[in-house]
Amino acid sequence: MDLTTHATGYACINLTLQANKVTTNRGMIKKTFSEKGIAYASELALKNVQDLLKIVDWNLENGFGLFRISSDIFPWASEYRLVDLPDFPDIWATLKKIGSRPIRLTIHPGPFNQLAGQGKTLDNTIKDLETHSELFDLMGLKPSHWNKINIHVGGTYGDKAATLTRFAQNFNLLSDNLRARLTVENDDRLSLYTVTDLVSLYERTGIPIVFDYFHHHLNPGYQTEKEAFMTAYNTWDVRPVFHYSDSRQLHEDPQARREAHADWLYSTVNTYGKEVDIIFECKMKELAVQKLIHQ
DNA sequence: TCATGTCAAGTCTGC
DNA sequence: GCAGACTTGACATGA
Repeated sequence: MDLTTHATGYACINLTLQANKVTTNRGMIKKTFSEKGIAYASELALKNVQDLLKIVDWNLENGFGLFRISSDIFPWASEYRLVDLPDFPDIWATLKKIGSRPIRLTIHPGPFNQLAGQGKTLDNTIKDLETHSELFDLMGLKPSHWNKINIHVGGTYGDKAATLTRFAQNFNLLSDNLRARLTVENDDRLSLYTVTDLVSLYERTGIPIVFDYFHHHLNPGYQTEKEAFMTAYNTWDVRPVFHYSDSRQLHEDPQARREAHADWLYSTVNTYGKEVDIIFECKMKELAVQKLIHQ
């Protein structure tokens, strides 16, 4: 490992603890939510949050200074306010404990968020993103890119430039705390957004760019890895969080889609002499990171 | 307990 | 035209 990389982390699931039923992904299908409602959502959310505390503490005991929280902690969060959950006092108390731990927490809302969207799509996006920001508020986390809420720009609607302009306009509809936390990530598909594409958004909004190494290799635009890394690095006002994964097609299964992540990690990460925190995205989660570091 | 079919949201890709 | 994928499989049902 490049020792200038400051903290390492992984996304959403801890396989070691999951084997003991410790998970933050309890949820339910629509039918169950319509039958059992917010009371059951609250029950699951409390369990999810309590297990998040266990995962965070496991991370600290095992040298992980960074962790991506799952977006599935609050089932059907679009349908209620967090403060209305019957177990809210217990949930909040647990969240405050989590927020007080010396670990860098981030989150990555799903692909349904289309900040450049319109109408109901945009309304739903704002609600979802604000709920993520509220989660960090409840943890007592100061609004900044240190605890990033990272999304992709989303679709292009057939016109990247016009879509980025709309994204920048809609960014102004968000709360101060959310705007202080939001970051954007480069995409893996050729039709979507490269680091260079995102620079124009940064120049208009100040939104930092999360550099995803693997996505860059699949969709480099005209920049080398080092150029794209530095371009993204220079958009940050705190130590950046970048994403790393290896190719499944290259390392594990020639038949795999080119965008598929490998289960494990195979390469060291070049951080070009800069201090960067890395989230490793791989199916084998913390086990893959431990294996990489100890090899 | 276990196998299996099913599952909110938006957009794009590949079959 | 539709399933699959996306940062992460988990839930519900019936045997």
